[in-house]
Amino acid sequence: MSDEDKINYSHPYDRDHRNVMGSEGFPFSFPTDLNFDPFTYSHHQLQNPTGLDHHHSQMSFTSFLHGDAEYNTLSAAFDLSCLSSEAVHAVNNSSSNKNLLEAAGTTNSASENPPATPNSSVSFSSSEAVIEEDSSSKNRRDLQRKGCEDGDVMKSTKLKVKKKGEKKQREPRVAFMTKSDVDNLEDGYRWRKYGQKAVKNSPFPRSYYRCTSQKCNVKKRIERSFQDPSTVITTYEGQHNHHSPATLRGSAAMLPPLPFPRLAQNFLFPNTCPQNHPNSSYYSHPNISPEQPQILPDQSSLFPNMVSSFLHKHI
DNA sequence: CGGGTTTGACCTGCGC
DNA sequence: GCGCAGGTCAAACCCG
Repeated sequence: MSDEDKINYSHPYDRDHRNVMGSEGFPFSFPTDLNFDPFTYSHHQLQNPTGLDHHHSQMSFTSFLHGDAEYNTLSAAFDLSCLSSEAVHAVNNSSSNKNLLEAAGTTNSASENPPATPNSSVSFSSSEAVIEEDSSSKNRRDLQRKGCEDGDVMKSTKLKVKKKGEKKQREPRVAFMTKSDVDNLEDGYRWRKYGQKAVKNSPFPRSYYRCTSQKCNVKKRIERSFQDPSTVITTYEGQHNHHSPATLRGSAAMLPPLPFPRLAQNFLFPNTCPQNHPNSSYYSHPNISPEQPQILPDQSSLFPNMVSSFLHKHI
């Protein structure tokens, strides 16, 4: 993983809430119980950190994604707020980002500059400008496929990219885990599958989806956890530039387009990751033992831009 | 027939 | 430079 692939912890809704949340500190309140174990923590407790009625755990994934129901309540309950995009960029230069992206990529090299949220299923994002690179790459590919054998053109194109030092950037990513038998959870948007790849060390393939809306570059990857097959790991990349088709006629239609699913009550919070997950840095940190608290002491300083992936309990 | 899925090939970046 | 793994493309195929 290169420095290009820096990634930041960010809240799934950072862009949507850029006006709500500043960049000052991590706003996300974890359960104060340091021994918090998402797998033993009762569902009701998770659902009711502030005494919210747990019947909402039945809310649909879609409705929750679009922020109806008690999102506001929940965000308040967990003191959720979001990052400004500026903040995201700022963090891109931090030394800890390398591993974050590795985590997002489910690669396995979290040894130095560990993610700030060891053992947490965190949301990852990176703000690399992948567009330029992608387009040039595509151009090269197009040239190739059109039978253009002009090596100079190819070379110059490549040189141009490298010469300019334009680092490949990716859209902010947010990953979250969902307990579900269904891989592709309904999130209100329409997706077109464009690829599937076998994942190393996992019997489950990873599927690649792209938003079907024109000019919307949002992508998502869906894979199932090897260690916990009931858990689906969904990674969103990019931000929708349109409203969700599913909400156009609903009350949520008035909401701004969301880049990522909103936090739902029935999402478990970070630190919910299985230990020693084969996909590694998504969840684990080598310096943190399972016995250790999975919540670092000073989140506000350690997670200035972080949010997590959430474990969604389908009941 | 249009839109989505499948799947093999290809590209890219990284580590050794 | 090479091999590996992730990511993407696009032709072929499927389905309503």
